[in-house]
Amino acid sequence: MAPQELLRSRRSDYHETLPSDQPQTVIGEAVRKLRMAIMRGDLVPGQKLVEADLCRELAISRASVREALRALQADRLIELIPNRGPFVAKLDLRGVEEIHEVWALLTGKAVARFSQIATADDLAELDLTIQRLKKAVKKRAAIDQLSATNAFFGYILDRCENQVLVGFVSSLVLQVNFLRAQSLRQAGWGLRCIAEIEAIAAAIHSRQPDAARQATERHIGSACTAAKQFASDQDIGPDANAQSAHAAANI
Amino acid sequence: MAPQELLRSRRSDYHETLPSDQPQTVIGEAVRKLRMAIMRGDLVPGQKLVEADLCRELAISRASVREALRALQADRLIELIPNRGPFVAKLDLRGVEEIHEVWALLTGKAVARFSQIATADDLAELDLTIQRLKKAVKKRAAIDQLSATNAFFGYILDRCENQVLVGFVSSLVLQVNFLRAQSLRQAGWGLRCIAEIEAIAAAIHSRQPDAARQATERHIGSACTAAKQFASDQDIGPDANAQSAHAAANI
DNA sequence: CACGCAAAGATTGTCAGACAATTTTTTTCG
DNA sequence: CGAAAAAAATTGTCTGACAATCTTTGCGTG
Repeated sequence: MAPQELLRSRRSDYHETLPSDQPQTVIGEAVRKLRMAIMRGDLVPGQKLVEADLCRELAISRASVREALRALQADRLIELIPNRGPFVAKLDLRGVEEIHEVWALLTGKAVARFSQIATADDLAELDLTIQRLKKAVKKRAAIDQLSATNAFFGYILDRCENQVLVGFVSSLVLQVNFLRAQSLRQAGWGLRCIAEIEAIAAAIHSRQPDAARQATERHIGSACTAAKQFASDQDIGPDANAQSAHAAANI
Repeated sequence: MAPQELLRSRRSDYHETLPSDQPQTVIGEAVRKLRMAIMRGDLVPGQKLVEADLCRELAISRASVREALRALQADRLIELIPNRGPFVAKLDLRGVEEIHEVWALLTGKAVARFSQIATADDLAELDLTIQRLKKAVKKRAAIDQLSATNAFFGYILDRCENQVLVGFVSSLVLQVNFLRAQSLRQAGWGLRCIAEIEAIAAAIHSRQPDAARQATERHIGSACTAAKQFASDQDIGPDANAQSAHAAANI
């Protein structure tokens, strides 16, 4: 009955996928660990969390756990239901679609703008991330692939001079990363991903903001299709306290 | 030295501007009060908050205050700086622009979609909110004007079937509401606002998604211009611990 | 008299322990 | 077996503490 033997340290952040914040406080660290656990899939969507258990796992006080949970709630990674406690957020098909829709909109905007203001250096830098992506795909390294994709869009977002945009996209990515990690393994997706991203890059290179935007929306659209396959189909009625205490395969 | 004699109850939510959540918990209530205080301007942007004071004002424990602050941080209404405590978020010109830019993008999207799927009833309903707006402007009731504007876009957002969109827009509105409240008083803005919103409505009525989107972006664009006049120009260097302990005019 | 530095005072980060209210689980009984 | 009652968990909040980290105050010196 202890479905949470996770949260190991190994802060080797091999795919610090986007979130990079305040590591100096106990709570910040707890947030980081929990985020990781969720993205990695150690914390199953829909799963109920128990504060006391988290205290033990993270070796921190309940007050700190609760603050961390509040922060996670903000990211919509967990839900805090009054008197019932925290649950790992669950995404149904609709949710996945909604997220991808907004994601596409925002990223599309960023890409369009980037294609107008990118310097030669930017373009070169961008191409490097594509090389990285190709390598990852060839090597069938799912994590690296995710990381490289994020690097590609991350680079674009960073230059686009809008922190709000960056923040929102990061938040969205955080929410679907655990699905992306799964869908990446889908046969043939790596290649398709490369093709789509190269299309985006091509449009950027030729300074066609609108084409770039459309290519981006296409890409995220197919990412959505892929992700939906892994979203909780079994989203049965009331609450369906989904378990699966298989918390084993986690160093 | 007690710049925080605020947070009176008066939950007469006359302009429950958008946030409507869990009122059943002490912390939820605290969040609500603090949000109000910020939007109302009782809590000045840049102001440093002291946990102990908030405890007294809100009559709750420090643990609860801290949880509430975490939640507020998520909305970017306050900043939590490690070891220095919470500060009321401050928006510089750039920040205001960024927010409005994303706001325009998201709302534009929502409006465009709405104009495609709106039923006759929807259109009628929408017109009602415009009537409300006109009345508020005629009456020079700034608060009601804000509220009516929010109702207009709120109606649209609600029908557009994307919770993520709604959530993001709400968050953005929350962040600039205190500026909007000020800029609304600007001479002539009421009329302009009506004109712009009617333009949007017209485009929606004639089912022209793209025109509707553009009208929306225009509207939010001028809202941005208006808001910028009240953003912290005096955004001097390091931290500029802006005070103004004028916490008086608050029932 | 400005300036720097150390002592004193505030304030934050975190923890431990308590307790009533509420939810969940178990036991008991018709 | 299913409903009602009793027992066990769990959450919401509070109080009190204490070390670590700011801030402010006060003082000595060039």
